[in-house]
Amino acid sequence: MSIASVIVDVQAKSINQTFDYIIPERFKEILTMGMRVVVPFGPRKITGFVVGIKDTSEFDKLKSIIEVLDIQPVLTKELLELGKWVAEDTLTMYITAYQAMLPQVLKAQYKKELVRNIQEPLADELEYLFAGRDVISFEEFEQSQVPYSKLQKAIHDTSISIEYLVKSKITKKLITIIEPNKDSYLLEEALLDLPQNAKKQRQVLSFFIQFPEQIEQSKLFKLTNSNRTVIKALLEKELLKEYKKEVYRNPYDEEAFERTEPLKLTEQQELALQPIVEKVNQVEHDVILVHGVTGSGKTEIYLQAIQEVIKQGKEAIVLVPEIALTPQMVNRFKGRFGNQVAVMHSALSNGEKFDEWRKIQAKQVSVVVGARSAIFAPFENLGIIIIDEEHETTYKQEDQPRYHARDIAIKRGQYHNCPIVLGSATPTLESYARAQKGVYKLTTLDKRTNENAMPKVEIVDMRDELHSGNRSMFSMALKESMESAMERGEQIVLLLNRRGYSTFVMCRECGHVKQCPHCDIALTYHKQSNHLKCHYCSYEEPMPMQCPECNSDSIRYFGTGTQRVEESLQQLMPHARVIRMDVDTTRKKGAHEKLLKKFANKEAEILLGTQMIAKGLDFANVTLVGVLTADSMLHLPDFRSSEKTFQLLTQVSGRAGRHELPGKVIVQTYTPEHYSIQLASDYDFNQFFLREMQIRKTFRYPPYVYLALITVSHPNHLKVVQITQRIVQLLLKVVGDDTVVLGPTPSPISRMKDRYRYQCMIKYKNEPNLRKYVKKIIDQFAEEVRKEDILITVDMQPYHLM
DNA sequence: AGCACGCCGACT
DNA sequence: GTCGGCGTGCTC
Repeated sequence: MSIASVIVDVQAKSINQTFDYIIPERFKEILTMGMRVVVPFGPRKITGFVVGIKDTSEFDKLKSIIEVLDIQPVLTKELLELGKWVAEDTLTMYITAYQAMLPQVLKAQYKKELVRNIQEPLADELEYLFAGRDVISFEEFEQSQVPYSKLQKAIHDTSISIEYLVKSKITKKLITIIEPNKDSYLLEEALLDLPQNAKKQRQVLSFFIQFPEQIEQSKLFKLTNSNRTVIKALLEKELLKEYKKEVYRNPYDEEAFERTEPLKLTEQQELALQPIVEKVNQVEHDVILVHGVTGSGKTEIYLQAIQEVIKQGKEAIVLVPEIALTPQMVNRFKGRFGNQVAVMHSALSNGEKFDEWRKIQAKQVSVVVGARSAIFAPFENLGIIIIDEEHETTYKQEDQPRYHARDIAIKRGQYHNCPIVLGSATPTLESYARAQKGVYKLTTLDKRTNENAMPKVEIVDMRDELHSGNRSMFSMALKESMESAMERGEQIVLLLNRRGYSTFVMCRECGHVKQCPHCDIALTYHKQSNHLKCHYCSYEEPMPMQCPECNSDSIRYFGTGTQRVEESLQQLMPHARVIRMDVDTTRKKGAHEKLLKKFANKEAEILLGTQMIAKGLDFANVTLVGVLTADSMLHLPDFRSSEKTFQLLTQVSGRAGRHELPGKVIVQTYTPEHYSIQLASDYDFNQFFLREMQIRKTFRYPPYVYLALITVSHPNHLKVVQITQRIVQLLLKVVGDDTVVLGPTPSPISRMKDRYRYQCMIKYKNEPNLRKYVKKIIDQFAEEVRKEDILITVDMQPYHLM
């Protein structure tokens, strides 16, 4: 076993294969699959992952591995296999898939340096550039005016050589530990010798006489009210000594976690937990969909299922949508499982992410709670994977590799023979349909744990408001409800559904929204041409001057921002204190939590925000939820827009009346008759499911078909259309009869960064070789792609059709 | 992708 | 001759 197969760190299609290297004698013992190595690649040095070890190679001019970067493999056997599958399934390169599974800091950085080999004088310019140094960075040369040929010559006659370096990004956090350097009695003697004016030094010394143990420098500062200069003086006198110790960064260091005990489950919870525990005990893979209304206590079920898993010495992954990863959520897990829990999400620094990852790798934790990428946690003995808020679109990665965490979870569940739990109050149609077909197991929780009914939802028709002369964005009903809630000292959550503003066209008079006659999708307004277009089938019509339904001329396109709402809210209710939460006010690290804490402390009556306030918030004092524009998402050029609207309304309604006080929800809309608004107000998921499934069936959308999306972009409009057209034609030649290939169609964002974007959508039911076909066709364009700056991306399971 | 090499035209 | 600009082909 002397040859290693390596996937090298080069993102190019032609390099997407293994390269063989000789394993030098000194590495033979230590090198295993899944480790990172440094290898020579052409003239340079790069890193790569060892994916196989073997005796022979087809290739006869092998080079040797230069260095082994890991003591322990960073990718387990399972993850190596999984990465291969991800790459092939999503049509991305192996290296991209592997890198996506690991924390950023394990990705190497590369550097080029120029090294002077002789002491004899170089050419004048080079001599000047080196300025007496033996090594300079390559950038320095590039920034200088020295011609490349001068360097070439020097390299040729070996007076200068290029050194290729692989630099690790890993920085381990070090803390300083201080300890006494002498026995206590000697310190006491020294104390007497210290000058009287060295007050602080005496204080520190007395501290160590009393507690002759090592201590963290930062703690010492606090306890003795000293600082570095004081310690330095004592170090110089050799009374104390210091050393650096490597520690894990702990982002949750300061917070105390109150330990919690398992709660008594309701009958429904018990029934939901039972099949999960059964699968855990039987070591059997299955997918269990827990459909539970908001407040039905899903998290407690997760916690108790995990407890069972831990009892068996196994591990658990819990995925939570990014925005729900609030301290509130983390506390629930840490509170139950203490330091058994690692947390992974994007707000952590790269160093913190790495440390959390190391805890998992070192088997110091058995639970990881995290966002999408936590699905790749390097556990080797998984007992359960839980995906909370299963319907959330953030589980789909939108850049390469374009994977869906749910698919990865199922793949890992099959490998480990463990159950996958999908939890949601509003499951995706895909999952719910599978549950109905018996592919997934379904459990339903239709009661809240506190036995409270779901808050009553009142739909307000904003067209009526307009008629009665109210042009503001707050209906009379909402205004009154807000006032009375404030009088009672209760709090209010206001949701502004800002997604997709300004693109759809609606009549303010009758609420009519222009739809595509072929696609059941709202038409998108194009300002440049003053036309309405469908992004799915290329249908187009001029922007109407009058509403085709009611002939009124109040037809226009829509859009409002949070800031403007806040202003008019202040005008309407001058004494209300408002906290605004949107991308702008939560950009800074920790701002999100700070604002929520302020609201929890009742420093404001109203919390105004976008989508991010719809999830997981639990404030006892909130009794009113207002949705300002329920329809703004409804008319996005997206076949999932009704589903998303239903989900959002249901989620946000669940924020009211979670505790003793009864809740109320007011939904403002221009389309009160729309089924997703009607059914959300009745909390009728089943009816919604049936209605929406019917529509998906008629228009051939998931879950009745699968989708694949190929997007082509290039600065030249014509070029993009032509290439896309050719792709469509090539596809049509190979796919089956009941597969639909649509396009070329402009992408919903039809021009980005001066590049035109067109797409081809494939709708298919049974096309086992589709990936092969697509790959083959895309590869045919490889040369054009290289020469002409064309970009072709493929999403085998698109969520956003951008 | 990133690099070397080689060919070519333009300029001192 | 010297310099810089591409086009091509290779990387175990």
